[in-house]
Amino acid sequence: MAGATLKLKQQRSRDRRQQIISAATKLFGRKGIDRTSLTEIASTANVPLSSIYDYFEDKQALVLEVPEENFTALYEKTEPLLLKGGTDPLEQLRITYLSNFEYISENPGWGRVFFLEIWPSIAAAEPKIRRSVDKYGLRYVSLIKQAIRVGRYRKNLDPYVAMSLLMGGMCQVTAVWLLYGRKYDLVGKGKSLFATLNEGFKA
Amino acid sequence: MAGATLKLKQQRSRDRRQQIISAATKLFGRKGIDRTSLTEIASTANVPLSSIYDYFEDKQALVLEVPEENFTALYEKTEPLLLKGGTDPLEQLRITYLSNFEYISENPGWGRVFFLEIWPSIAAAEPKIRRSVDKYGLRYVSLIKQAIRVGRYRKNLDPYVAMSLLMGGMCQVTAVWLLYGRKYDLVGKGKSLFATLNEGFKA
Amino acid sequence: MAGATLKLKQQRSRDRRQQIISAATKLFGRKGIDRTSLTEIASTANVPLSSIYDYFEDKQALVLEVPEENFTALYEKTEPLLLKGGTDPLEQLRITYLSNFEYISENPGWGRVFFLEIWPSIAAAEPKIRRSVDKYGLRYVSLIKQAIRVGRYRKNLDPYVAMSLLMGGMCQVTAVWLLYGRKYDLVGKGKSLFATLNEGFKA
Amino acid sequence: MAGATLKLKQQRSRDRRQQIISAATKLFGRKGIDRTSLTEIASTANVPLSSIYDYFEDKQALVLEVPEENFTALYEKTEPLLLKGGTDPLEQLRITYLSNFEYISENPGWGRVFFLEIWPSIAAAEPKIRRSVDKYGLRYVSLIKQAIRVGRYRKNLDPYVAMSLLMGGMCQVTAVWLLYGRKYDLVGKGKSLFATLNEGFKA
DNA sequence: TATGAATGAGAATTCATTCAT
DNA sequence: CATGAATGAATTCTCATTCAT
Repeated sequence: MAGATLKLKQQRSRDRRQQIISAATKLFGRKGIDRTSLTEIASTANVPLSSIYDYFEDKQALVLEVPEENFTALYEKTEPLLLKGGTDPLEQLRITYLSNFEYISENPGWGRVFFLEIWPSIAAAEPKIRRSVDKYGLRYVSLIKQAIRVGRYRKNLDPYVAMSLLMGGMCQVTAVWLLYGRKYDLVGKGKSLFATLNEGFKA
Repeated sequence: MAGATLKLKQQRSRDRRQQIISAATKLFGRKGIDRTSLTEIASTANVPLSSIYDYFEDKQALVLEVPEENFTALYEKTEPLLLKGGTDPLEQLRITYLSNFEYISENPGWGRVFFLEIWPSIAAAEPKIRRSVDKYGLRYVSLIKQAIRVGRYRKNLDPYVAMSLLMGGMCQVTAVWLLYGRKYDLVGKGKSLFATLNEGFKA
Repeated sequence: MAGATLKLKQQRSRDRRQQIISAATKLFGRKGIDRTSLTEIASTANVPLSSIYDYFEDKQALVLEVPEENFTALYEKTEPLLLKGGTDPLEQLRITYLSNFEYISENPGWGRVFFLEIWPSIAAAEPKIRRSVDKYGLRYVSLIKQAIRVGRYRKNLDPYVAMSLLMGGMCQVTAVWLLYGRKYDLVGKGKSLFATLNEGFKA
Repeated sequence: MAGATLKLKQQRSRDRRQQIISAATKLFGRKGIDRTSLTEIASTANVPLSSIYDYFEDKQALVLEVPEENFTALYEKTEPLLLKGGTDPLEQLRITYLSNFEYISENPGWGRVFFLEIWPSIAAAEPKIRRSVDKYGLRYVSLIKQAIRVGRYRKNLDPYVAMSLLMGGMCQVTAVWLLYGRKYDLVGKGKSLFATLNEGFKA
């Protein structure tokens, strides 16, 4: 009995927390972190302003929570695709890359937050965010190294340069896509990018 | 007499304007646009706060002036190099790209403002900025098209995708360079990027 | 059975109440009443925040409880000493005065609350506190009157002025002692004060 | 011309500053420092809230300014009396002491701030305040020492204890006077205190 | 009686912008 | 043109208190 009530309460808590993060993601993406006030987030999330402080220490803590949440979701989206995709490192790289474009397509708010706010901003200097980002980048580096080792990519390819091109291309194309009002197929652009880079990387 | 006084005044005016833009560039780069107050800019520029309004409509107008100024300086840096560099489109592309890295190396403040503040921010949607950026991007597109036409780059290369990779790579590498404290040679990284991409673009 | 349970509960109640008052005394002394939140008191007392409201009407009520508690303890400390001390009014005055200094020495938290927080604050105007303080002051007045009556203190001594000097001196010396980090022997200072005043009061 | 305007402006500035300090003194005395909000001070001083920040760094700075201001006024009141009062240290002590009671009589707000808020509070630990207070206390100590040297006060009198009794008595009596609604003559009480102590201190 | 969660009413502080001179 | 002074509107954060269970 008590257990059921507790669960219910916990559920409600999680929901509110989620609502706040969603609202923050949306608004940060739309107007930038510094231009988004907690008042706005609260009213978008349909939660009293002061309740935000029940879930997050302060604004900064909320900001840091946003990428964490979304990275988790992105991983959850990518993982099953990778399992089905076989062991070819090029294929794995392709899947990882394109599933990222797909995630952004489906969550343009997050794309904006990440590529226009978090990643290039001072916030990225924050250890918590840096860890997520680095971990994310390392996936690419590791797949590229594999591809080099098995002779699919040329020996003299610098894996960090290669990763920078993948990430930078994605960032650039996403930013333009967002700025121009998402009028075209982002995943298609992603495929083009991958094809071009893949070509340049090959042995 | 009056004419001389007028000129003197105009000179002083230009100087102050310049001082304000410099101060803004420096501070925006250091702490972000939103976290920099006009009061701070004024005191850094050694100009009374309210005088800023003699030169700029409002804060936003000043923000938009910063990239304009620096793009002009970048062009002035690149132009003479291009004239000396012959007519080979690949060479011209290379010169343009690397001179950009050099400019950032020498003006990290500006790099920070542009790549971490202006470009990723909503400001990039501002027509004034968009025009500068687009104009800049078109230089690349046009050189890439030339290279395709003369058979140096492969026929099926999408010039916009190619440009996105050049710009995106630069953005990415610069951002990391700035975030990690500018510990290594940025121009060298630029050379690596260019070499890798150039390889992938070739016929 | 039920009776035993009830008693147990009542015991627990009293304990919690006590814990809350202790925590409040400590924190009020350390940071001041207004700067101490009920949340802090609750967590220091290891009691849920809202349980405080089971024992006290509101924060003000809790504040008023603190001196009450400590006055009781002070009386309990002084009483037996007085019984042993004989009937000489000067001796009784001396014992009462010094046992107060001793109590403060041993409970600097309470000293701080009372002499730096409650007494000087508007709270002293609160009837509840006033009553304790006045009752306390009256002890002195009555002993001083006795001393005058039996010819130990001079006839023209105003007992209220005398009491003010005793209390004021204690307040002053205690405040300085607390502010300067309790670096010296407070009871010793109390003895000096008493000696000086006693001298001045004598017939 | 410009000079006249400047003076006018400076005058206005000083007036506003003064208004703010007056309002603060009054309110701090009436409700305590922590319970007085800047909003209230602003509206009492008839000044927009944000203008307070044109004159004081923050609330704390304003708090610290209050005793400074009033000590200056107290000195200005006492000084001429001392000059007229001759060189007898006992007489000087008497004048200093009583002029303080007079100042409080005339500025009960300040009395409250000082004796119920600043002096016994944590604020007194603030170096800025401590300096004023110590400087003030040292006047007494120095006069007492003189009196001992010239044989008016007994050799074995501890000047610090004596000073504590003077200050403590004043604090006590003032506090009670304030708490009981200033119904009687404070300066008269001061005279009683002084007479009693003086008697006790004599050789 | 006990309590986790929620919240309304402020609090201090900042800052772009205006205006009188 | 220049500028010191002024200010309204917002922002983040705190906290005593309530309430459903």
